[in-house]
Amino acid sequence: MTIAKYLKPTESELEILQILWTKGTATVREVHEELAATKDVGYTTTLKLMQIMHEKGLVKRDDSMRTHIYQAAVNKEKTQKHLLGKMIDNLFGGSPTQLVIQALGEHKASAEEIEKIQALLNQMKTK
Amino acid sequence: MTIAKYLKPTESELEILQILWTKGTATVREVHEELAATKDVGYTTTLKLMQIMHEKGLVKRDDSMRTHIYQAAVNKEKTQKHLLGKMIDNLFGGSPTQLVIQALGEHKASAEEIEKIQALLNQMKTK
DNA sequence: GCGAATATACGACCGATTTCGTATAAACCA
DNA sequence: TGGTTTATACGAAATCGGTCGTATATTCGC
Repeated sequence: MTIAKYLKPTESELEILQILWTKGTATVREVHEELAATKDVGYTTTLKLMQIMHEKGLVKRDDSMRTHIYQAAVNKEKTQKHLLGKMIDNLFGGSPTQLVIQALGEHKASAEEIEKIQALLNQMKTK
Repeated sequence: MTIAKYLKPTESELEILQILWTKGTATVREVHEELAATKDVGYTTTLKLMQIMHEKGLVKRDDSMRTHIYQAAVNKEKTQKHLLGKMIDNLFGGSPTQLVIQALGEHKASAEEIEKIQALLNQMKTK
């Protein structure tokens, strides 16, 4: 099993990872309740998903107590980067610039955020 | 079946859509040959995929001749925008800027492309 | 004309993902 | 203490994406 596999969670796994990234640690029930707030899903489904994620190495858990405590085992930024790379390949013909242009064009950014991006671009140009 | 469904093509479907977006129209064989240049895949696999895409409404076809002529039935920019929006929500906490920063930081862009993005940013600021 | 090449149609399979029912054990509490 | 609640484990079914084999029809070239 390759590293890339760990960085390619499924949609459902990604939902759970986001919760774990935000909360730090959480029980199955906590994760489930957050999921159940926006979608109709059974408790054992969430449990099974998290067990599979554990097998895959996507999450770590402390099972020294009856109620296991989970946390993400994959890095958020690395996962973002990986999925972003895939999207660039699959949807933007391999051009990150095209993606950036679409993202900026279609979704609002504040003046402050624009400044931040411009600073980054200037930094890139000087190298 | 909802519109949103049409805008969520699978990876393989996206590969085919990209070819169709570029070529405008194409036969199964043309699409297949472009795919086969980079991956090992059988002709009937490509055919089946395109037939399924036709059922789903992702592509249109002219089947008045023996060799059918295909073209994309979904808009490129709309599809990009839709999937990008989902990724921003799901993976970047709703911040397009975060996505842009990740994309720029992790994937190389040429000086020329950087200029293009900067021009776009300047344009956004003046509004 | 006839065999080879090329086209679509269609069904089946495989692996992965997702869903959930059920079994079982532990903890809680009236 | 005994019933209810809450936890994990596990297996099985349903679905989906991707792959290909095979059947069949059409067209091409000698």
